[in-house]
Amino acid sequence: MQQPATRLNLKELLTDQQRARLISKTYRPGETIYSEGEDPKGIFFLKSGILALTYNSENGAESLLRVFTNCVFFGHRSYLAADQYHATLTVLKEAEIRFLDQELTEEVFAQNPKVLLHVAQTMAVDLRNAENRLRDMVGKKASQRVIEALLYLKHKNEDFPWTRREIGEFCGVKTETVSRALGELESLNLIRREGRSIAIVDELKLVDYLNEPS
Amino acid sequence: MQQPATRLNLKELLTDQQRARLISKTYRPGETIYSEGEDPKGIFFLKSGILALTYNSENGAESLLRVFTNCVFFGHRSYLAADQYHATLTVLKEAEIRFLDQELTEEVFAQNPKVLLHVAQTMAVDLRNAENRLRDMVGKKASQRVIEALLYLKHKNEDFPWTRREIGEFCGVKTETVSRALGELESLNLIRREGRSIAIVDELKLVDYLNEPS
DNA sequence: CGGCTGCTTGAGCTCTATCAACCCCCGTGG
DNA sequence: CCACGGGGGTTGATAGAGCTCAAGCAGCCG
Repeated sequence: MQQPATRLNLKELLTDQQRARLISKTYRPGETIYSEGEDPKGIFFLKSGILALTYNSENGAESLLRVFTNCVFFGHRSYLAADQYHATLTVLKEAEIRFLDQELTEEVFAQNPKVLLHVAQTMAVDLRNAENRLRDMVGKKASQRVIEALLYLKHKNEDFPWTRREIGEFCGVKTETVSRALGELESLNLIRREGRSIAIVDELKLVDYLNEPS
Repeated sequence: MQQPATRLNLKELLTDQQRARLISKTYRPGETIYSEGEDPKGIFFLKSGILALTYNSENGAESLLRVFTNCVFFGHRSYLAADQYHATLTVLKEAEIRFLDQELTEEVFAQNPKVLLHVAQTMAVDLRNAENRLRDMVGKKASQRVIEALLYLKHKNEDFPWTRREIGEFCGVKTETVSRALGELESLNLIRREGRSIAIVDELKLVDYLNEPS
């Protein structure tokens, strides 16, 4: 099985006629694209911007499940599982979206197997990531999970000013604990804090630290 | 999108010629089908038996990631993501397996879109489950997660004698804590312990308990 | 400048891991 | 037949990581 394509382009995946049926929309930061509990009516494609998939529990604890950046499909998980959205998708950075309604989605899945394959490959990677995080929740301590969150978020977008809150919601830790963990990592000279932003001093040492039994 | 098929049958999915190319094998409890770090060479189909996908960390902590029972594909996640297995698959109950080598897998994916679609739907459900567990790791207390583990494992196989160890490895809790949590649940009259086995007294009350903020 | 949101630090508490003892059940071998 | 051993389970005492609550600081924008 070949590597998943790193960059998607709707022009290459859809016919002109299909592309004419796309619904375009631009969302501003803070807006909600879909909410937990709603029924999927199709799938989306993100042309530009940054999105966060989060779960807000009744008691106020939030979880950051996934982040979407340039040129990926999203909303396909619930669509394929034929269940309601299990989390809420909000905009972190102004986003340009294309929506494929159910008819168009079915048509594209049926006519261009590359699309379904790509979506399946995306979920295969996301499932590995989720299960790795699951194992790390018991096996690794907070400061190690903070690093993994940092690496994931920086990988999604190097420049976005990720907050301690977002880091904590991704790795299952309170913001105060993130703050303390960052202090510890800085004292080990693995990262450097400059105002609110976090610079990685030595990525290799950082990854080493993840594998330490301590 | 229609519901994922509840029961698969290779006879309906593969041609006679393709079925002749399947590699059959029977595994006994305790045997390993594949190990973390190996490269996938194709995908598998489970005709009967019970399998556990587990991750064994260097420090001895184990995680139970997924359980497979009758008539499902497995090994497809790593195959589609084109990466190494991220966990180890072992046999809990004698299992009859069919293996599709790479050539056959590619051929089936290309010729019968239902197979890829089914595999994608399976991952869509698994991804939701993994992300729900992720949010519960922070939002819910141990006894609530024990219930979710119980419901998941009983759903996979009602009759299999799941151990406290397996329950704990699924929900990220030590066996002693599982034991104490079961005691608490019994005192609330939600479950009943009979020797080593666990009977659910009232599934509805059990599910209610999951949503309590306490 | 004021105000808001994010960040940091401290003190105390809680939940769960850890360590340890013991029981029960069952299979094995003398 | 009984002694033994091992795995699963339960229960108790203790310690520690991270949460909670609280206060104060820092960066950013009107």
